[in-house]
Amino acid sequence: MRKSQSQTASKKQPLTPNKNKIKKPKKDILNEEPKPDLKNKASRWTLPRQIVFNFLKHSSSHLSAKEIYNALHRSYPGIGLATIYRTLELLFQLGLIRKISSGDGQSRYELKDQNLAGHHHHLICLGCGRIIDYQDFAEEELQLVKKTEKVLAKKHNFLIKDHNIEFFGLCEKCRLK
Amino acid sequence: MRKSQSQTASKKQPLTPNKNKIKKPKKDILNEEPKPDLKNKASRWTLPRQIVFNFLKHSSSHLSAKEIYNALHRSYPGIGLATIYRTLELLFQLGLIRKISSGDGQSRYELKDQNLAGHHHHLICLGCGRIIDYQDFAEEELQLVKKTEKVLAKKHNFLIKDHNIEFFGLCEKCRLK
DNA sequence: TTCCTTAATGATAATAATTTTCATTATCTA
DNA sequence: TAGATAATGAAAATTATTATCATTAAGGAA
Repeated sequence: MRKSQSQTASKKQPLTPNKNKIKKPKKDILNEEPKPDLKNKASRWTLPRQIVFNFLKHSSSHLSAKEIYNALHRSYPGIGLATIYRTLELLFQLGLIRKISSGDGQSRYELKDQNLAGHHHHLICLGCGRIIDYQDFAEEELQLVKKTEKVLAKKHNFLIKDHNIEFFGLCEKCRLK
Repeated sequence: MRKSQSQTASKKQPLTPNKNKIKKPKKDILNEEPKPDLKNKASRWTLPRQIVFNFLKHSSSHLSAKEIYNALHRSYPGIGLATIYRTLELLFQLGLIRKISSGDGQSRYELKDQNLAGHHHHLICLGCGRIIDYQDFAEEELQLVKKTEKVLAKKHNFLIKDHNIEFFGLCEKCRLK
């Protein structure tokens, strides 16, 4: 929730032009992969968006914006950090990724699971911030979640989109400190 | 995780002295209430700490540091924002309060429930950030949580301290936008 | 009680994640 | 292919949180 008052609306000096245009990769990534339904959150599915989305699909979980930026920067120096943030926000709005906060001051992102097989939640160490995925009791969880969702949706007139479960504690290393 | 390099270690100018000393309230709050066990996270249970803790005990949930600061500032102008943050961190370390992130860029805090009766979780609106407490299916949740905790603790050698469940969606107002 | 040691505090500066701004570029449609 | 405009990159702005440091207060000793 960072707002601005635009107190410097008067200055209109030209900015440094974009030096690093994004080079199109050999493979036509943009048209090779299926494009997600943008609903009306955006009007164009662009190369940077596809690249970020693709990266999330093929990398391990819980990445911060900065980490994604750094990882992509080698192959795509033309993609700016702001675009990473904007793309993550879009993917989040579209319900394609999940935003998690491990306790350090930054948000982390991961692809949403498409099926029960991949469905997981997190075990978070309060000492070092390590995040461990777990998948235990998924069926029982699903039962309880469905039931709860139904009640909450009706009682509070909510349209429920997702849920999250997490456990906090100390990992082996941090217990001994 | 904001670190500093202390690149200005050379300057040793005196700062403005504390103008607003904290006035002791009429009632001896500090000795009236039971003091929490500080474990070894701190060595003194002070008046500002008691005031913040007391405030959390008697106010509605999900408050940010700034909100707590503003609310207390009327009665206790001597308490600085930094102390609010430090106290919240201490209370969190002691396991007395819970830290939640509603999606806007700030952390929010609430007293931990002492008993099953007060045990609740959150329904969070992705549109406006509103947080609604719910208490449904607490017993079934407890069963599942206990079972999961046991498995996770053993499997990952974790000391589990707490858990969190949350549902995300759109509230009535935000659905219609 | 008064003194002494040192943890805690308030004010402020510093840090860093995220947003905003704006000229430029890329995408899409006609 | 041209025109309209959404998206982007770079940099500046914003803001939550943390660090710094002189001062104050808590708690024990005398």
